Amino acid sequence: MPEGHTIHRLAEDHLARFGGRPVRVSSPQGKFSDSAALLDGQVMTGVDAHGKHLFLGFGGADEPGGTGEPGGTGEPGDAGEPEHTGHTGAAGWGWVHVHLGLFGKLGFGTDPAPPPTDTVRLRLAGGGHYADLRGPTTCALITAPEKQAVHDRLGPDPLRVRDGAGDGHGEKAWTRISRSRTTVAALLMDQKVIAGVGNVYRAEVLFRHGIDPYRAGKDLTRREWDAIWADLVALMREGVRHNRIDTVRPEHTPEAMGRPPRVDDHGGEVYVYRRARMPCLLCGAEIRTATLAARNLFWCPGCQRR
DNA sequence: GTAGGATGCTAAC
DNA sequence: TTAGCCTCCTACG
Repeated sequence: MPEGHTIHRLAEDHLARFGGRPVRVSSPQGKFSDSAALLDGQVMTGVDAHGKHLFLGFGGADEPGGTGEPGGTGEPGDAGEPEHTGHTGAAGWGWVHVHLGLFGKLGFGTDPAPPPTDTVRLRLAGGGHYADLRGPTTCALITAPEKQAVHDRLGPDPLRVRDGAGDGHGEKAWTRISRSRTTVAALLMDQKVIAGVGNVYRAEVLFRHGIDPYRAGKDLTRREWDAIWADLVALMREGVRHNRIDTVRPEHTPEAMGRPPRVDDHGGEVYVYRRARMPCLLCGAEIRTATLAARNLFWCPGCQRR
């Protein structure tokens, strides 16, 4: 689940449910209890997402002493970082920083909320809705400067681009990629290079552009990179909209090809991800898999060129 | 019932 | 490069 599109969608969903209203905050599991007590009853004043990091901003006029900076200085002044639509307003005194990691999940529901199980790290409730966070890598109350530090160590996020792909926000990523001897597969997963791409988008975008995952970054052409970046912007936006990853072009959908839909999991339609040893939808070659930096890589040896 | 894997990342060696 | 974190789900007996 959790690639960048999931996180941006969660930011929107939190804003829609809890934005601008006081929220009941608790940590049934206990690991976030102290912070939850500080936050309980505070107004959710804004949300933000960068790559796979989710930020929920709390606090308004009355600012408890000690905890936070006089927040709200606002935008990452980070060079080349676009303005973004998700960040609404400044948190008066704190942000809840959430990273789902590999297993984390955030689930929404409506009242009456069931009794939380003992794995619920964070429960938000208000306005007839609740949200339960389980298994995150990170769930911490941070200040505005601490939030900024997170932005500073992340590369450009295709989902923070305001209007399409032609505005050059992939430039910063290109600068690093075009000078690197590291494989494109590794670079795409490096959040310092580009933020929000995970294992599925990596495999799929490389397939869609016919690029072998082991090609060195410096051997990518400018034209290829521009196309990849534009594609990620479009694909990930669709991912946010539908809350799942679909990467097959219209002419390759199950309906268009008269083939059975993907059944192996809850995901959308893809070309190569988790299709090892199955025939490529386009050329029929066996999809290959390998381990790279402890993650599973998938590609088509027929369609993707070194 | 149990093992193992998963769309992630970090710290330590 | 590896172990470790944290939870849920599937496959296999």
